[in-house]
Amino acid sequence: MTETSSGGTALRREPGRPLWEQLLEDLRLRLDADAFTHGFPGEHALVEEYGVSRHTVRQAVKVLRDEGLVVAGRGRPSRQAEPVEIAQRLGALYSLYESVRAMGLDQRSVVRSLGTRADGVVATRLGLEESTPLVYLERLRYAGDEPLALDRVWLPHSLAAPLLDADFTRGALYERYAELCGVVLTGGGERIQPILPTPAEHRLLGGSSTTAAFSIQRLGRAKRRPVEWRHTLVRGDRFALTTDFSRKDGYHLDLLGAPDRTDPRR
Amino acid sequence: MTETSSGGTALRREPGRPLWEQLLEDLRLRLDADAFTHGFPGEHALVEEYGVSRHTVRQAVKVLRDEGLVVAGRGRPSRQAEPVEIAQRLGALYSLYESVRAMGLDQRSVVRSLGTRADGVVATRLGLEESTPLVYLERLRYAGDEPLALDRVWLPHSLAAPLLDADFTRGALYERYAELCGVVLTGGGERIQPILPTPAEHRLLGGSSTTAAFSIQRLGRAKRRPVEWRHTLVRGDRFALTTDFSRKDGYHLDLLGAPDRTDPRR
DNA sequence: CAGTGGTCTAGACCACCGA
DNA sequence: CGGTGGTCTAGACCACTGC
Repeated sequence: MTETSSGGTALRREPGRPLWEQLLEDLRLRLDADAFTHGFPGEHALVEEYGVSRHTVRQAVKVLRDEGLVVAGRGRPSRQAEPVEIAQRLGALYSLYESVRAMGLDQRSVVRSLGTRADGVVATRLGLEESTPLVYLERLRYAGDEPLALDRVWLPHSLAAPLLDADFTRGALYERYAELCGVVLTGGGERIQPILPTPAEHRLLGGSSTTAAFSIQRLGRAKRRPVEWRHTLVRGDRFALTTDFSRKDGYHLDLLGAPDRTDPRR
Repeated sequence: MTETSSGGTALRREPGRPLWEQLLEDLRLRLDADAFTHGFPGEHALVEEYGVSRHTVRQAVKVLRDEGLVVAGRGRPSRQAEPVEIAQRLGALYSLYESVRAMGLDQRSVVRSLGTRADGVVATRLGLEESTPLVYLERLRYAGDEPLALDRVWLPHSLAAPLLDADFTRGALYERYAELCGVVLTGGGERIQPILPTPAEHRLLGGSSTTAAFSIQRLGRAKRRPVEWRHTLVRGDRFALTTDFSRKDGYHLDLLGAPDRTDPRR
């Protein structure tokens, strides 16, 4: 058993370490290696391939499905999910985009800067040499006629050079990053802090000089490799992170309807 | 089968509707009716009581555990979770408390105000008449020797009067609210915005006059009824909301180790 | 020690989907 | 139709907890 062709590593039955965990780990490795471009194996196939019971297979695959890496449904064979959706659908930036869209407002950007530069600090955050050239994109995002956010993105020049001629007045950096450069986000993280924008930033964003802002710093990864550093400033007087304890979907960055600072929903 | 004493409704085997879903529904009814105050039944007990397989039982119970309504662990019998924990375990305030605890710092508060007052705006948010008397508690929370947060709470006087003599220098408003008043939070919501504290608030919290803060507004409910309005200011230079896209547990309010403003984790 | 939940097996039938 | 995932059974052994 456990001896098959396709590429699954043999599972050693150690006590203390669940079998399904080893199976999960192995599947992750194969996903990272793009071994399933022609379709993710079915559950019965995995049962045979690894020589474990179906229950064990389902326990491992469930984790991947919960993470959105694999999609499956009754009747249809399992497929590997498009990685784009994963990273794009997460984080405060996406919920910002979504909440504005939900209000029916037009979203566009004014490109304030697009070019190549070196930045030692950002390069280090991306795990690159300090002198590594980076593509820098600075946009002021609007919803309707109002400025919403100041968005600054640094990308490795070696990957993102084709973006230097692209048009960014209408959203979706990630789409172009994928189309033109073949870079697809699969992970990363965010950090949000409250800050007081500089006078220059205040002039761009609008609002009074004592209006604070969300500072959202985001590191994007493609296959564990950092491919994006982003620093976005969002007006604090028109947006809020909200959550309802009875649901479990965490915080959303929502556009505030009326100019009040009152009630958590429901 | 399926005929037992304790109170479980018989499960009808309809096709199309999963058995575990019916079981879950029945368990929820019994939870709502406080039928498990002397301990939640073990899995094997449920197998016998409902006449289904253990797998089916686990599938139903898993949902309750994910929701935090039931706690279980290897070796120990299952217990119904204290409802307090549910609401307390959620939201930025709890993750603030947890992250400070994780750093091994002592958490205490200085009570700046505790008394009865009327506040039309807050009363309205609590769904009360404007003139309704409220218990007002204002505390400055410390971690170690550093001020962390300024915490202001309004509670309906009709419920919270016994708290007027309580000692709040050491955390856990909710514990006392439950002990002394029989009020246990079961739901609610939060809203987080970045703000610039007033000079008076700055003096309390410390930090420079241009340091922004998280403004956390929280409405707490017990059985749908609003029982708490809270407004907390958290220093923005020492805390951040962070998340990792590869996990799904949403944002956490974390104490920043070093005074840097750099990388989203991993 | 006995009882708990965690893991795992080897089956089975079904609802659903695409060809 | 055949193959998929969804559900369910009736067992089993183990690790851990508390007495």
